[in-house]
Amino acid sequence: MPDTKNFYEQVHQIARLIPRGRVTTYGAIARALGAARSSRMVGTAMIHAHDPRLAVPGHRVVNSKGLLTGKHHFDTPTKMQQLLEAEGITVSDDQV
DNA sequence: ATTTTGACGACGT
DNA sequence: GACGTCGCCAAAA
Repeated sequence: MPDTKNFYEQVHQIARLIPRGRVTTYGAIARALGAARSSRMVGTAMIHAHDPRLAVPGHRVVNSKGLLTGKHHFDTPTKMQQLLEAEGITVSDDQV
């Protein structure tokens, strides 16, 4: 029986599997968990991703439009874009 | 325990 | 394609 706590672990797990130089969407992760209707929860769970043990590359996770919606949750709003560009991802106007 | 909010997505207009 | 609205479910207040 999947506890709500497991939900984070699942989200963090999937997010961690994102290969370098590639970005994914919240909806994609939500579907991978079988919770296609809780796309928002994926993002909310990412806020919990601050845990260094999880080492979740949240900067590789964007919304369906490819917009860096969660950049404000980072240490600095520009950190996310910088990290993405550092991986070879071209970001313009907060869009990949 | 209840209400509000929110790293979103899908649909309608 | 831009804009508005609803739904979904968990976390924070």
